[in-house]
This record gives sequence, structure tokens and C-alpha cells, in this order.
Amino acid sequence: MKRYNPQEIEAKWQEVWADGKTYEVSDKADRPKAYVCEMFPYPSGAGLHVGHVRNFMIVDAIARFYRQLGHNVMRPFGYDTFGLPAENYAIKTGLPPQETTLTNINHFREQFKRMGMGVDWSRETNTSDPEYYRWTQWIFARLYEKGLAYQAENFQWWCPHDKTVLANEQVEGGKCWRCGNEVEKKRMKQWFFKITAYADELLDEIDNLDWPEKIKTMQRNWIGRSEGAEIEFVVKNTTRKVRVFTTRPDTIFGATFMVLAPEHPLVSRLTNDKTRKAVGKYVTEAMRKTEVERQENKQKTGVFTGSYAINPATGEPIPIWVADYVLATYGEGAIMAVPAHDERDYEFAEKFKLPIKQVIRPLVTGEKNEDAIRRNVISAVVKRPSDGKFLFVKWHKFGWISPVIGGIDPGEAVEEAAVREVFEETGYRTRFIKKLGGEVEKYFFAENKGEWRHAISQPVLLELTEETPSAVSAAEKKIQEPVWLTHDEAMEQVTHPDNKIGLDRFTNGVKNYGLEGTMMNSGAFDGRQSSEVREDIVAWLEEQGVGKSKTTYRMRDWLISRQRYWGCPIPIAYDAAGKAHLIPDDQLPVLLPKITDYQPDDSGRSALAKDKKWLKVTIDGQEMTRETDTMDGYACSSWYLLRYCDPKNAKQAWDKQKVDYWSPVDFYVGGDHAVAHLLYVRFWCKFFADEGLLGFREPVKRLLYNGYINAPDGKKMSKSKGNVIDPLDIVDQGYGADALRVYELFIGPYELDAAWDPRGIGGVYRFLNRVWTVTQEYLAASSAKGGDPADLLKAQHSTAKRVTEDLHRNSFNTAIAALMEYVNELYKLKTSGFSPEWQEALETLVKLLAPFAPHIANELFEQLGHSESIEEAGWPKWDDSYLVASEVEVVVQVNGKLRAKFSVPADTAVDEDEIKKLALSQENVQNFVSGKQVVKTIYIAKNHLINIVVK
RNA sequence: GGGCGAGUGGCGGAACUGGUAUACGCGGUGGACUUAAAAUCCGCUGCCCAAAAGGCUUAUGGGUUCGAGUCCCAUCUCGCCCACCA
Repeated sequence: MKRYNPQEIEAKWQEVWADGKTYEVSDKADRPKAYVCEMFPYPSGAGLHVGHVRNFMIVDAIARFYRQLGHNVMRPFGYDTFGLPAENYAIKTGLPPQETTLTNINHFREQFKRMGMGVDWSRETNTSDPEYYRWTQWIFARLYEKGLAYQAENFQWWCPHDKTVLANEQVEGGKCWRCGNEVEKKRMKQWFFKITAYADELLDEIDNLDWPEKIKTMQRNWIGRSEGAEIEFVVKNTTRKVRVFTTRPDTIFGATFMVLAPEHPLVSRLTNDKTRKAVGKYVTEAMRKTEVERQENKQKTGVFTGSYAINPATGEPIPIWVADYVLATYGEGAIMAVPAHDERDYEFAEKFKLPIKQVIRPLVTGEKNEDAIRRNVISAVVKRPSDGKFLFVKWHKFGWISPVIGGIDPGEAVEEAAVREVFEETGYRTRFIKKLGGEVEKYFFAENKGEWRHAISQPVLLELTEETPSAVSAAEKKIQEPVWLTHDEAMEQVTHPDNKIGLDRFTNGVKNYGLEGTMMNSGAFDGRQSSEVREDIVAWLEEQGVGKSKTTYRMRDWLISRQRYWGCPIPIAYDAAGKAHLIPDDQLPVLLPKITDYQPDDSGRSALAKDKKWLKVTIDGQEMTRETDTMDGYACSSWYLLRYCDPKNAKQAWDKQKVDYWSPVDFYVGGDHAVAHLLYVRFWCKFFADEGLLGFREPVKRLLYNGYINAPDGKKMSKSKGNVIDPLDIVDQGYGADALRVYELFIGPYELDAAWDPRGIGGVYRFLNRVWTVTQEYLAASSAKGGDPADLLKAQHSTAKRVTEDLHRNSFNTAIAALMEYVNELYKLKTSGFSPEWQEALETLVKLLAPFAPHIANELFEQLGHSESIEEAGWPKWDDSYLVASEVEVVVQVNGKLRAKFSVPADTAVDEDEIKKLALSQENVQNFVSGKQVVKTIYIAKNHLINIVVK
């Protein structure tokens, strides 16, 4: 008998697929299409490790599954080749990125082929190929014509190490995403793509995407739409105006000062002789600070400009300050500060002794209204650990606890029984008493002693039922009366030096519970609810011409300029006057010249600036100088999904018909780029649709976001940690690509991270070996006997069903488990020769296995006597009639606990009375039922489960 | 601080709409084959009890239900993302 030899059969089938161009597809097919691909990789010099390849295996399994289902499946591959790592490598070695990139691609392609990936290689795409980036430039031109590519001078993130500006998305925790060095702010003229023009659609359409919630939430947060108002404050004794954005126009009467960001253009004009020096110093220092330094020091700093603005609501002058807690890049770069109702403003006001004016009375303070009491107050019983006794308290969410009585004096320790008694007496119906974990520090006012107390307790929370008898609530109100504090009184208590509660707790209270409430100190608006008055205040300001509704986004425009060599050149040139001109379409591509000195410098221009010859260009007979910035690599990757549909087109970026046939992508698989790339592809797609270049507005129908495979120690695999596992090592150890593929999908759900277990692959290899062996035994025997065909058919059909359903919900690990069970079953049934049932059982096995382990599946399918491919043979169907068992096992529970099982013929299982009789006659059931009264029985025919309830 | 997600054996994990918890694999263990080992094959393997019977068990506490890993409330722990966004 021939042994399972992965090396041999894998080489054979990889050759068959390559020679036969098996996976090349065209858009001319009368089958339903399926477009499946992964986020294309950056081909690094290090090659792939077993962590990277999982998403390729997911894609390949899906692609093969849909091919077998009869779909016209496009499964392309490509390389994201522009970018910093290749250029840094060129600087280090002097080797041109054009060459190293091709070397790396060749390495990747080889690795990829040896995994047995079913790829349409005719669609291979490389973003640094002039035939590709020519169209990236063409897209830039279209964006430029529509005003969606523009230049602006601005403060930008600058990486001093890589000497380039970075997009917001590329700054991670104040550090460069590539080199990890701290970034700085630098004022530069840069190119932007106006993604904010599509902010609303990008946000609203998220709801309709079949994407993981996690990614959708991240995109929503990233776009960060805030509805509010834009309000103008006139600077006192001038005609100058400071514009602010606020989401809380209702608090305008409480705006007691203003704050500008250090970068705000008006700062220098608002200073006077006295303040100029201090403000200048503060601004310089703030600008010099790196983002990390600004984040580390959350202590409020700031300086007074010397100017005042007029609060348009009150007419009062309020001081204008400069502080770096206000961000230049959000809203108007200036705020109206309302210290009474904003934590950050409160902190600032406290530090610089600025006035605090309360304009909203939070519901919880002073409101003697039952609703408010119920919503904002939790009744609690504090249990003292030392003696297990209880203390009744009522907890204000302002961070301290005051006692509520109800028959027991505050501070009095009582037995648990007494606690229950009181609750019964007062009519509170307790739903539960529960222990909370850990100790809690509480401050409470001991009424009988007339002083504030501090306690460490283990609280036991007690929730009240909804209906509290009116007699009780009246009594409760009476008791509570002295405890309720107004906002001012509360603040007094809290800030009193003898009180240990501290400001933190109080401001937390304000933040969480003081934001909405009843208006006060707000003129005509007093007495109304803050949430209801917002629009009216905006309307009132608008009448005076000083405000209007406005929506602001957290997302900024996409900065695409890179002062680097190895990127797609921006197709722009400047005339003698410095005016920008598009390079005409017929002069595209703007080829990236081959140079020798790649080193960037502090000039703010890329190494391209050193190529004097390249710099010169003639447009319409006019001599001009080329733009030396290149585009962010994300620009190149924002449209490759479209190019895959028409990769060889030399006349246009793509043919609309072809793209409309294949797109949108049915399955897009990756484990990275949750916001950046996945937002940019959506943005460009919408733009192309508006230009009439596409017939759809969302490029990715379904997104599968896969988890990482980590090293056995649970850490990320990386070259520097030396814990990288090369997939080809696993293959060459003798396990083969099939075992590797099956293992990576079997290790756990695809969306979760998993740790590589070197022993796990052995189990999977054993499984494939058993698949091989059971088939060989069948083929080798000559006479026709074997297991009971009924058992065989049942196993075959139920496995087909399970695997199909699991694949439809991308549950690869359970699909493989089902196949393992099937093989174990085949082993038990023991074939020893040909029979039509066994032939079909094994063909089904091999077909179901093909998406995961295509080499062994194709080999065995051939050995089973087929010359056509597995794809042509199609996906196994199942017949539910084989799944119906002749006998079923009835499960008997008594009071929900399993007590007995017995078998009955399937047609008996529908007879409830009969089942009940049989259940009660079971010996072990009688042990639990006899002497007790059967209250009722519940029979669930679907699960053939009966539950007997006794008392 | 905010948002999202997750806690099930020694380990990775299974249980689709509430209905026999621990499928499948790893590891462990006993046996067969072998002079021996590897490979392979066949058992056993959540915990407590000598075994049977029984009891306990899906982070913790509670609720709803005939019945809860699954639904609800609270608490704890871990992970990821965002983070002075007005």
C-alpha cells in the first residue's frame, strides 16, 4: 500500500494547477460570480511567517468552496510595494527598490504557490509597476479637477527620523507607525484628499455593511460626527471675532472664559504689551512639545492673552486664554469654557481661579421628585465584614453615601434577619440581596452624630421593585429631606478641607450626572430642561447673527504628501509663479526616475529634488518644475480591488462593465487596517461612483477580520524576537502544505487570535494520514463487503450537511472537526472492498476536504477513478431522509436534572402520553419521583426530552 | 476616562434560534503490535467519592424559566481600539 507522501503529491498538483491555468477566470460566464481576496501584502524581505498566511488560507478555503458550489470565482493576488521599508532598505544597501521589490515578490510568489493557493495569476498586480501607478496618478488628476485633491499649509505630523510627514492614521500614540520615533509638528504645504466631503455618507452607510461590529464601531468613532453650534464671540473694544464650536450651546450663559489653541492664528493679535512676552513663550513651548509630552502631562497649563470677549448671551466680558488642552485641529481651534459643566474647563478654572457659574441644576440635587430619586439613587445595605452586620445607606451618585433609615437608626449595626424584616415592614419587595466583590470605600453623613464618616465596607446592593407603596415613599422623603443638597451646598461639602471626599469624586459626579437638568442663571430659559432648550438657544443666537447649527467631525482630511522617494509621484508641476498645474493625462505616467542617492533630508523635499533633469517638465510649451512629493502608499491600495477586475487594461484604469460584473468584493479578508485603508477604499469608491466610473458605492460587501497567530509563548511573531516560524519549514519537515492549511484553520475560530502549538500540527497530519489510509484500504481490497450501508449513509449525509453549513458561516474549525469525526466513523465501519456506498462515501469525504487540503483531496479523487477536477464534480449534496434515525434516545429530567435515558422507535417518540408513561417507569426516575407529587411534565419532541416537575 | 469584545477541563476550543455541557484536537494514561523504540491501532480521561449510586461544575453573586454556558441585572478579571475631539 502506498504511503501518504505530501511532498510528492503537493508538487504534482501544484504543477497541474500552474500548467493548466486552473484558476484563471473571465467575466464571460453564466454562473453566479464570487470575488474573494485578502488584503494584499507588503512583500517584505523577511518573507511570510505562519501568522501571516492564515488569512490566505481562509481566502483559499472560501474560494475553493464557492468554486465547488459552481460559482465563477475570482481569487486574485497582488503586492503593495511602495512604502518606507523598501526605501529604507535601499538607503542601507544601495540596492534600487525597483530590484529588491521584484526579488521579494518572487520569494512571496514561491511561498504562496507552495501553500497550494488557487490563484488567478494572470491578474497579479503590483502597485509600483508604472502600468499600475499611471492610473493612480490619473485618479489623482480626477480628484484634483473636482477640488478633492488640494494643497494647504498646515501644521503636520513630521517624523524626524524618516523625514516625512505622516497622516493622522499613521501616528500611533504620538509615535511614527514605521520607526517608532516621536513625531513633531511642522508647518508645511501639503497635499490632501478631501475625505471629509464624504464624511456623512461614510458614516451613515456603515449601518448597512456586513462587517464585524468591532470595525464598524472603530470607523464610526474615527469619523466622530458631533452635532452642535458655531458661535461668534466679539473681542471687546475691537471688531475681531473668535469663532468656537460647541456641542452644548445650552450652557452658553455659563461660559465664563474662552480658550484658544496655541496654534490659533488670532493668538498674537490678542496680546498686549503686558502679556505679549508670556504668551509668546507659552506658544513656542507648546509647539515644541511632542505629542507624547502633551499627552503625558495632563495638568492644565495656559496663559491669559490680555483680551476679553463679550459673551453674546450675557453681554458680560470674559477673559481669553491660550492653553494646549484645546486642539488646533478640531472644531475652530477655540472653545467657550463652561467650567461648571465640563470637567476639563472646571480643572482649568480651578487652577487659574477663574469664575465658575452654574447654569444647569442636575436632576439629582435638590429635586424632590420621585422619578429622580428612583433613577439616581441606589439603596444599599453595607455589610460589615468583622461581624457580618448591616448598615442601611442611601447612595448619592455624587460619590458619597448618606444613611437612609427606615426603622433602624443610621450607623446601627443589625442582624441580617432584621434587614429583611425592615424591608418587609416598609413594603419594599426585595428582588435580591447580593454580595459585591471587594471592599468599597465610602463617605457618609452620620446623622445622629452630625458628622461625616468614612468607612470601608463590603456593600450588599438591594434593588427596589418598581412599586413602592406611597406610605413608604412619603416616609422616605421625610427621612431624606435633610440629606438632599443643592449643587452649591454639595460643592461646599466636598471642597471643605476636613472632608476627604476630594474634588475628583465630585467632578466625576458632575460629569456623569450633572450634564443634563434644569436651566438656571440663563435668563429667559430658566426652569426648562437643558436637553430641550438647546435648539431654542441656537435659534436665539442666530437671530442676533452670532451663531448657527453646525456639524463637526473628528476625522480630518487625508494628508497624502510624502517627502520620500519610493512612492507614486504626484502628477503636478509648478510654473514660474509657483502655481500648480496638472500633468496632462497623455503625459502619464510620471515615471519614478532611477536615482542612486535615496537619502531624504530636512529640506522637506524628497530625494527626487536632487534629480535636476527629472525636475524639469514642459507643459503646453511652458517650462515647469515637478512636484517632488510622492503619494501615501494608502493611495495605491485604495483602488487595487478594482484593478484586479481588469488588470491588463492599457487604455483606462478599468473597464466599467468588468468591474461592475465582479464587484463589490464578496469576501475581503484581513486582520489589519480597520480605519485607514478600509475607510479610504470606501471613500474612493464613492467618488468613482459619483464620476460615473462605477455602478456601486460600497466596495466591500463582506469583511472577515481574522485574528493573529502568535508564537507559542503568546507573543507576536517578529524577526527581532526570533520567534518566527516559516511556513515552508513546516511543509518541508514532512507535514506538507495541506497539514499546515488544515491546522491553521482548525486551531480556533478564524476571528480570534491563537497561539501556535507545535504539537497541534501532528494531530492534523494524523488526520490526513487516516484519510489517506482509509482510501488506500478501500482501493486495495478486491471483494465487496464492508460496514452497514445505513450507518455509512447516515455518516456521509450528516457530515455533508454539517460541513456545508459550517462553511456558510465561516466556521472552519468545526467543519474540520466534523470531517475528523467522519473519518473516525469510517475507521469503525471498516471497509474491505468495493461497494457503491463506499465509493460515494469516500468521494464525499474528499470533496468536503478539498477547500482545506486541496492536494490530498485532488490526488485521492483521481485515485478513486476520476479524470475531471473536484471543482467540476461539484459540492456534495445531502438527503435529509438518511439523517432520520429509526430509534431515538429519550432523555428524562426530573426537576431539570438528567435522571435517565431510554431508546424508543422513532414513531413512538411523537406520542407524548406513551413517552411519559415510559419515562415514569424508569427505575432511576422512580427513585426521584416516588412519594412526591408530579406537578406537570413537559415534553419537547424536537429534542425528545421530557422534564418531570415534582414537588 | 470612553467604546467594543471575551471569560467553558491540564491546553486550543465545541454547543446554530434557551433543551443530554465539555464535540474535535492536543496532552496524559492503559493495552495491542514490536527483541526494543518510533509509527500505527484500540480503550480510558471535567471535579469529589474505593466503586456504584449520588453530588458539584461554563469567572462570581442574583433574577426570569419546567429547564440557563446561552436571556436579564450587578460585580470581578483579561484583551483590543480610542483617548484633553469642546
